[in-house]
Amino acid sequence: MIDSFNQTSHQAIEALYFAYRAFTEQPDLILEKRGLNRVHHRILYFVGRQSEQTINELLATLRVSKQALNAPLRQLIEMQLVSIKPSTVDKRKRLLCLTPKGSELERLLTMTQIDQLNAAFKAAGTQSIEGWFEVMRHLNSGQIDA
Amino acid sequence: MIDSFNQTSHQAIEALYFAYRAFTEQPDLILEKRGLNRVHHRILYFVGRQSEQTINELLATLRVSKQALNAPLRQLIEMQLVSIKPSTVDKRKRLLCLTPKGSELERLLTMTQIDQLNAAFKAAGTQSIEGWFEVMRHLNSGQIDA
DNA sequence: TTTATAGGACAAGTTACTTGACCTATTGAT
DNA sequence: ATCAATAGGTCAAGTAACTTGTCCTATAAA
Repeated sequence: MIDSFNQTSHQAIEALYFAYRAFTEQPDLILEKRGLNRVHHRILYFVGRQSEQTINELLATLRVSKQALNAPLRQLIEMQLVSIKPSTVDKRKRLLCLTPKGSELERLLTMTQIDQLNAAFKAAGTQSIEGWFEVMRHLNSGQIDA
Repeated sequence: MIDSFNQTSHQAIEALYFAYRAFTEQPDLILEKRGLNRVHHRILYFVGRQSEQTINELLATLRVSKQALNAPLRQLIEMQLVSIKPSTVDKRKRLLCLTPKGSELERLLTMTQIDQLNAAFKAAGTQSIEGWFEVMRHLNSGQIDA
């Protein structure tokens, strides 16, 4: 039967859809209170992971247009959550860092996600975690990502 | 170290983010050619999973406002991809179904995702698949979903 | 008969995006 | 020294997708 063949895939599709939605729900609530949105979290997150990142690197990671990044990034800089300074080796490039306040907000946002993950990981057990990462790794290996 | 503690979580966060993005990329390309978007796929998908669904059931699953659903759903009905007919038991309720054309498009869209999943599942192996589902199940058990 | 439910539709405003163009610094190549 | 390429910033106009609020019809249930 085609349907029984696809049922596992449909479960997986729905699992991903609902998980992703649940995953962004909490941070989005926090962001909303400050007039920020998902893009702001992404900026904070990736700048947090790699400090002294250039604008172009961030654009490539997020795969958005320069204009789409401009407004939210400027907001974060004005709110003193992200700092920007010219590179000393190439003064055209501007390096992004989180300020202490930005780092604090990033942790607040991301920690809700880490908590969710850790709860699921703990409940599922070591072996399941390994399997989860193995599948995710293959799911992502088809692309060229940052 | 806090960072080494969080590293696994960060890997998981990024895995989910990139996987979800890769997951919607292909269908979105197909949708774009027909002037449709992600919401149209979601409608087609969930109506496909449960035929004779009411508008309110679909709203609850997608968690969007009535007004946000109205336009894309109407489009799909006008394009004869979704059929709508009053319930015989309660004539206020209108039941949604995929037309043959709608079913065909839904398969085309969803199949790209199933292919991606199957490739990852096959490469990862049975044990990893079970682990993946176990983690996803726990990740989703914190919520009340359709 | 009244109230609640299911759904449809319209208006006005907002947000987040798009493409396109144009601008300044700075760097690298000739 | 000059000129093209790169990194980045910004403005404009248009669009897509949403929001809240309101009002409407039909049907069902109390």
